[in-house]
Amino acid sequence: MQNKLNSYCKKLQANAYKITPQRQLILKALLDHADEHLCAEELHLIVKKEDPEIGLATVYRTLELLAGLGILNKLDFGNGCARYELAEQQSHNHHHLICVNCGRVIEFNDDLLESLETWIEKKTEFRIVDHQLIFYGYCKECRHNQ
Amino acid sequence: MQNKLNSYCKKLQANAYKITPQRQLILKALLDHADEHLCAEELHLIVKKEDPEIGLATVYRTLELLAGLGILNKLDFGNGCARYELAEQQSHNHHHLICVNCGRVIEFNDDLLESLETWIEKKTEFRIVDHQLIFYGYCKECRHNQ
DNA sequence: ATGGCTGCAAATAGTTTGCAGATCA
DNA sequence: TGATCTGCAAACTATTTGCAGCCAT
Repeated sequence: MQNKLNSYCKKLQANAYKITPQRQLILKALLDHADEHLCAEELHLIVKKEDPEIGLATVYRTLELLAGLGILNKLDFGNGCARYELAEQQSHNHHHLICVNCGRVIEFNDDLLESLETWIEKKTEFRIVDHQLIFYGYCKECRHNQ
Repeated sequence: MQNKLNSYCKKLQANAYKITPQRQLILKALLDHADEHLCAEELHLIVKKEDPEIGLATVYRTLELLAGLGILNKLDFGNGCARYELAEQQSHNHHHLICVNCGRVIEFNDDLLESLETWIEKKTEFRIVDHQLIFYGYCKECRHNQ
């Protein structure tokens, strides 16, 4: 927890960014909700509890900064807003199951895609640097409630 | 071409929707650019050449309607706008390679995902109804030009 | 003729930006 | 001290909606 926060701060300093209380609050909130895929507004609500003065624009700027440094992954689940997750916590091959009924996001890991990637790189001469795989469907709970 | 346009119109009528000149223009434009993944504004520019009076809101409403009928797939490549493709033209398992340099979108087909889907459905009791797989990277041309 | 459809303009939602002042290094 | 960072408000972009009139059926 604390050591992760520390390593993120080190990364900021290493890139000549300053460690401000706002940035620390945002990083702490991300660690506290590491399993949640928060969006900017949700994160803003959380950090405002600690510092009501903090502005939404600062949250947006910080998220963009952290994503640029590779600390965060920026995700798009098609709800019309960007969502974020801590990059280090995740393996490269983790994907998302999104319930189209309740919006719940379930994660799973898999390696099948790796062989698919090498096959594509050979076949199309396209150099893959990242991928996003999303499954839409109905989660266990929603299936039972219907 | 003409027969496809016709079958789309049939589908509209079958669902008690009216066949208006605007809707026909939009469908024709989609057929003319079947390989392009147009967004609403690009489509608007195209149809305005035929009918300068046509409004952007009509384009949005028609795209939503056609996607609802299953005539179009609504895609999200993370450029901040929704893109569309004719659904019938595509196999279920077709995916997109997006060049992060030039933005080019390349399509490819594959069936590996099917076995992945059945595995996930067993493992998580999540009922999958759709999926989206996107690879980000550098296309052949951009690799050569750099 | 009538209910759906259209164009327009205004509203909305998420995000970005300009700027004056505050603050970290 | 000085550049970076912040909060606020305004700007922006993609999309949606309300409404008065139009037009397929």
